[in-house]
Amino acid sequence: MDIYSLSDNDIEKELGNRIKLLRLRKNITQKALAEAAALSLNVIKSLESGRGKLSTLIAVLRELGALEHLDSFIPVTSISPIQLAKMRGRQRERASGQRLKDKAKDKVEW
Amino acid sequence: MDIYSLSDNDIEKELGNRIKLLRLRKNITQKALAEAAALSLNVIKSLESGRGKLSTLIAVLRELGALEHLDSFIPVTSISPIQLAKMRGRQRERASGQRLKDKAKDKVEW
DNA sequence: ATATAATAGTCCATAAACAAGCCGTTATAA
DNA sequence: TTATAACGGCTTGTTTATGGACTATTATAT
Repeated sequence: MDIYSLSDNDIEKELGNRIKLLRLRKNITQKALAEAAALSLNVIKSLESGRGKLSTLIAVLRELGALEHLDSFIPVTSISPIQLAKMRGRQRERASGQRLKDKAKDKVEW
Repeated sequence: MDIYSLSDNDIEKELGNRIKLLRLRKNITQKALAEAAALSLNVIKSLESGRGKLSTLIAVLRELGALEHLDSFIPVTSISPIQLAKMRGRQRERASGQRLKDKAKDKVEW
């Protein structure tokens, strides 16, 4: 199963389902979870159906004791040797665009 | 480093930073990423500063080719034997609360 | 060194998430 | 089997994210 074959919507739903499973595994009610995370019951319902803010997800994962999963979520990947060569050793702070300066000027002048 | 020692806010910022690093590693501009993900430039800026919706995160990760990490996120772990014993073999659909029925009635009657 | 594109920061209007509450259904403890 | 608490779905008003635009700063290609 390739995750890229799923729609954004399907991924959101699956995410919500897994959070719900996590909660049920701990036998915690939505109401109790909401209170523990200082959120409304509505937000818990929404999150388990796949909608919500990042801050909500984090607060809920903390209460469910599942924050460690966030680490594998967006890992700090190492830089490939090829990339290292392209950048002259230092970390890039901006992406490089294309310089049209002279090309554009030439076009205009002609 | 324990992730639980970080505040929700710090975690959001770290998440945004990692997304930015992911983008720069691919040498993609915020503008190009926004267009590819069918989002506004504003949203990319916000996401990289740690704010935003879940749907935004998913759309961006897709464009950055980082969706696979979601698979390891909140894995569907197997149920522990203890839990299996508590629930009589089947998957719990609701968390169990406390039944106050008779207790409460007694209290009222006295 | 210089020009310019990438980015952070701000604004405004609109859309969506949020908080609080209510109702109908149903899993489940008794 | 039955009573009840958990839950999904809805409504209303508030808060926050989003889209689009503009400005100032600065990394970086030339």
